[in-house]
Amino acid sequence: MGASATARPTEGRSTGRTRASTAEDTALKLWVVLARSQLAVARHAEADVARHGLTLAEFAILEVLYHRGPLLLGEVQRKILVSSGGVTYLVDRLAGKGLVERRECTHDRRARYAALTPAGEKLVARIFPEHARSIARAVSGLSKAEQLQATALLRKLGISAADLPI
Amino acid sequence: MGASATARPTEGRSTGRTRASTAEDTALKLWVVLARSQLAVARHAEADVARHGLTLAEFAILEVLYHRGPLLLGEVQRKILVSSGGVTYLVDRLAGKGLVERRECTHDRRARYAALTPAGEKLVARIFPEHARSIARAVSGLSKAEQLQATALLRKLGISAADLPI
DNA sequence: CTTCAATATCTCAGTACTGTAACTCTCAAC
DNA sequence: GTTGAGAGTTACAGTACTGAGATATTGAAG
Repeated sequence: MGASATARPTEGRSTGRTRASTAEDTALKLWVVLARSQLAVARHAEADVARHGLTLAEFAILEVLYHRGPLLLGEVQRKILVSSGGVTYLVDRLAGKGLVERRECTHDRRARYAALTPAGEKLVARIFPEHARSIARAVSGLSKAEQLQATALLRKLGISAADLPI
Repeated sequence: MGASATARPTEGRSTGRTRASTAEDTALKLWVVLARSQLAVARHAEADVARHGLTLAEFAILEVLYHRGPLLLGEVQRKILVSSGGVTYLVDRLAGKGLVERRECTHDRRARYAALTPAGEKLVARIFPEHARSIARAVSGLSKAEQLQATALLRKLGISAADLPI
């Protein structure tokens, strides 16, 4: 989480009343508001799925299986961005709730599918629309045009940051 | 985490080749890219502070104390957005490393300050510039103008989402 | 066939927190 | 002075993961 507004290095010419901010200043401010806004929206999303006894990661698995159909566990992992151990843990929990089941992969016996059970399918069909409305409310401080603009910028940012080696 | 692109409800007139997306579609896409881009940048920030044996939350405390001076624990909590228990835990850890110390508040004996020790001050002075460069690199996929634009949008989003009751 | 690097999943100890409840202290009202 | 609501901090149990290593399987090369 976030650096707050930073101390200004006193370098540079004081050419005018305001000083141009450095590349680092600009970047840090972006990072702070990115983290804060993500957290603020996440709290709404979490509260919504928590009403059904789910975490955001669990819901993300249900949702991706609902919209894409059965997926290999490794594919699920890449879609929802958790660790390999995390997928095992989450699918175990969802299986324990009767919402997801593992299926064998006939072509590769190392691999296994995760798939929604009928109960899981029914649950997602019921709660997904509510969840979508809840998210829409959480981001309603931005107009639709602003949301589209923010989406374009964040998509570009996310792709480039993910591509940079750590 | 993130909903993927959603199944389209087949309602509405098919007036043209492309259909206008619903408010929920737009919101969900924003939420997905917000979560993903935050995670992607956070991985860089985490890796940077991990080189010094710190978590992001620990670093955030060091940084805020460095730039604002001693702060009441409750103020720290509000700045870095963790739970009250989290502040106690984090300050305990930083105190164990000799970077932060608690000080009594003479005016209110319920409250206590957190303040950097000389060692903590020295550490932040050393690693903060590196950290800033590391963040600048992580967000360098966006031009400076785009970063400023994204910052303005996310600030607005964060404030409105935080103000909405959960 | 054998070997072996690569891939897919699982196991499990460890971590960084959160949330609830308890404790201490303050301050305003009576 | 006493009472009580409430603020500030802490203790502790619980949670949702991560990361490293173990296990199983594949497929390509020799």
